[in-house]
Amino acid sequence: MTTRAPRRDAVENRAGILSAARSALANDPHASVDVIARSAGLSRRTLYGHFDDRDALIRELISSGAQRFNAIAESVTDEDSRIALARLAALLWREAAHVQVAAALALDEAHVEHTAEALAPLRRTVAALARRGQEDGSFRTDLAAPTLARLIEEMARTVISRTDATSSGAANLAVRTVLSIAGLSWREADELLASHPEIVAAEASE
Amino acid sequence: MTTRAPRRDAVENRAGILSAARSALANDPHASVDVIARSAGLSRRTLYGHFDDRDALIRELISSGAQRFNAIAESVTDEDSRIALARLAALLWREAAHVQVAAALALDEAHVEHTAEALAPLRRTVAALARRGQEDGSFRTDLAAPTLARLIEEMARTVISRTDATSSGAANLAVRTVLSIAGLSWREADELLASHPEIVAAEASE
DNA sequence: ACTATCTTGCACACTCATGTGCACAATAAG
DNA sequence: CTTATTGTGCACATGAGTGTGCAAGATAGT
Repeated sequence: MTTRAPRRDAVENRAGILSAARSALANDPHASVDVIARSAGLSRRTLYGHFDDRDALIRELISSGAQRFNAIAESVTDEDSRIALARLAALLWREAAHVQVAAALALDEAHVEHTAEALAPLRRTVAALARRGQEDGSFRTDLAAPTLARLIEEMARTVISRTDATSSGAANLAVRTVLSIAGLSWREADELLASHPEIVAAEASE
Repeated sequence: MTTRAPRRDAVENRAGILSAARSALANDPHASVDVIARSAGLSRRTLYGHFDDRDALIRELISSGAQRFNAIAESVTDEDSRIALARLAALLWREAAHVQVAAALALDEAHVEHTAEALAPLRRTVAALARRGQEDGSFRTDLAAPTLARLIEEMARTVISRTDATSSGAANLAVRTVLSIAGLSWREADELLASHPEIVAAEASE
């Protein structure tokens, strides 16, 4: 009856499955349970020992990812809404591995609901940011604030999921794209990033 | 041996299937043959009388769509590259029904190859336009021309496939988004469209 | 060493989708 | 009206994926 502590390799394997699922599902949201398990170096049967369901696995992936994003969203407190937007994009980019799954799964009809719910805080932040940016004259006002917020979300999702995350200028591309959508000209975005070099920190990796 | 002319209802049904497939696949690229056939008012078995394969159906959809897009691409001859880009986006938008399938299928691993091949002329046009726009100082130069071209493609695809095509301001949104990505500030885009009202012709429909 | 905890392979039942064969009913063209 | 053409329902084979039961083997913790 004295329940022994869970074995170490078990929790490692569980984490391995989540990691494998992350890569596999980012490429193909319909990746089979077998593919995921194999790419984690385990058998399909074992995966079912760790997760009740294919769905349970995916839900955990979404939830843990969303938690990170929402934390990031709260951490951005810049006065200047343009800076805030740029920083938000840059920070999210660093979580690329997690974001890519979320971005891919967000389109999957089966999980839109859960994803939307989990990402609600982040979405609220973006919406508030869009409104504030319009009020202080930083962002475009030819579109209604909710429309602009949604556009920013969609474009960010696209650039993140359709870009090779390992390429050097990728983070830069993401930030500049979002600023463009917000209404800035490319020169304005360029100046902004030049005067705040910490946002797109030079990443040593080639 | 005297082969009779094909019956009229047969060709109508064939067209009906293509049309139904267009709507169904735009929403869900994995829509089953049965769903497509039923939504065309026919039985699954009948569909297989018109198309050898699920693949054959999809390939025909892509090919016929691509033909339209490529024709549009050739029809845009404006001197001003900003105008050319805006007009291209607006014209493509009118083909929304066809574009949405292509946009959705373009992501499907099984058909990327064929889609890319079929849309090569359109892609060439965009690439040339990006280069020209950079040379005459209209478009951003903080990104390499091929990168910019790809970004324009991806963003156009996103805004097209993730927007309710029936909403009134949709075409406007598509055009403005593309111009923003090209590097224009929202005010520049606004002025540009104001001075060329024919591009986003007022669509009477509410 | 002992043992509870994992992992594995295999068989099985189930679902969903594809593609085909065939007989029969409907119908447009002549 | 006659008939070739087309549509339909059903059965069937196939394949891929999911989820479970079970017995046997491997292994980390104590």
